[in-house]
Amino acid sequence: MPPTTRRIPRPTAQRLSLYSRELQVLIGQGRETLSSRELGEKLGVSSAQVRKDLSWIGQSRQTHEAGRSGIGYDCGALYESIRRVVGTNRRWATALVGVGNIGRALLGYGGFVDEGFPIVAVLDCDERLAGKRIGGFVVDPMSSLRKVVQKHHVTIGILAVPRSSAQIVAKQLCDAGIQGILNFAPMKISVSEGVSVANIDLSVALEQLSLDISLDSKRRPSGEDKE
Amino acid sequence: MPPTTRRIPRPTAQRLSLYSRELQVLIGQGRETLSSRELGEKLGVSSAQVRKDLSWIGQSRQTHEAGRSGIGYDCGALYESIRRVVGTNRRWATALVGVGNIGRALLGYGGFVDEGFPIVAVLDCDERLAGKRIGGFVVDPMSSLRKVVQKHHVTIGILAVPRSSAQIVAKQLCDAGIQGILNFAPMKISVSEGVSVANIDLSVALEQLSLDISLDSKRRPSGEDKE
DNA sequence: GAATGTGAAAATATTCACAGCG
DNA sequence: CGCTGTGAATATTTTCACATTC
Repeated sequence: MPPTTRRIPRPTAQRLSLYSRELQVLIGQGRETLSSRELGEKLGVSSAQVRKDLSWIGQSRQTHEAGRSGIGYDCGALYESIRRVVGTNRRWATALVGVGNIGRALLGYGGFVDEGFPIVAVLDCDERLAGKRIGGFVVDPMSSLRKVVQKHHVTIGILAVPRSSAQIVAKQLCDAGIQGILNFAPMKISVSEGVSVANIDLSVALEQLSLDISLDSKRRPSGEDKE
Repeated sequence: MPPTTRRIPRPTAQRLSLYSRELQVLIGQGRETLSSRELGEKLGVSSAQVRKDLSWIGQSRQTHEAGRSGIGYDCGALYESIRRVVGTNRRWATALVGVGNIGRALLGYGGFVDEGFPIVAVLDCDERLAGKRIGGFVVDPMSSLRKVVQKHHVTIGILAVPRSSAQIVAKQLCDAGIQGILNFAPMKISVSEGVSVANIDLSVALEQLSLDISLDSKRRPSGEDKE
């Protein structure tokens, strides 16, 4: 492996999030140490995969504070190491755009705050909603986006608008200086250089199920198969 | 390539969903044919990737009904071919479990029906909600799950309950004979053999952004880089 | 003995590049 | 020509297996 180069692979990054969440739960239960085997079992990942993934954070691990042969990982130290790498040790202010069904659900959800991604402002394209109170927030008009982003140091925009306005709003978010977009609209959005996008795509997920089920039933007209 | 063997790769399957959605839009606009290059551009995928992906549905393509050299693909024929493979040419009845914030948003969303995944029943673990009317549905108690699944031929369960009850409900869904679960709970759920799971995981998506942004800013203390 | 960390091997996925069709 | 379909070449990701540490 090149000494310090290469970026963390996408699949690894996703699993790091899962590890971090699992560790949070275990730490809450008072757990002190944990082996790669056990962590992997809880998440359906091989122990080798867990260790390989964790080797990516090794660079930033000061010394051997986390993994110890024969014992496993120190939950607290590992948790902190992962958070430092993933960036969840700091706070990411988010702005929600769109107070339709999804938007409102996200406002009620609350999990965002706990995870370090507090929603600090809510906006909507419909000017008539401006000033209205929804889920504890006063809705701002899109015209004040730039101001809001600067004032609250918003780094992430949550795009919860219909497909028809998604690309326009995405552009506005980029222009306002946002650095990442969580996109709930069922389409690919184009963004400025340097802006990251993560998609939450219900139909892709549902169709994944559709395909898996179709293949499964095709593969087993009656009994079971595989190991 | 082995004549007819091997399963459709996960990444390919996901992209097939995207292609299918894009085609639906284009067909709605009256578009007749489409090249792999153009389809790819719209989705941020290389043309070679598109063609390779489509080669997976070739097996089930009767003749050369879709792609034609020099012309491109016939939108309608390709759309239908993909749907046949992904399984979206048939209807998948779903049952929603959990009428909290997410559950309610999904009920209001409506997109499910259009996509061929109608919600036909709504349940909740809280017995006090049974009989209540929410979003046009009368909430059923979990005790009637099996009956509901059989009566409406439900194949997919939508798991929109808190982490604390997710695994229990997942088991109940499996026992009731469901074939797939769309899991919104922030954890891995274990299911019976033959049951498929697709996860919608907000915190993984957010943390992806967190990591991408961290790396981006680390990589460019000021100016821009890359092509 | 139990577990990590990691090169080397295997499996998967993407890109290249070109023959061949319309 | 423009564009598909696809083997061959690359690149990426996962798994193996084992030396090493506690």
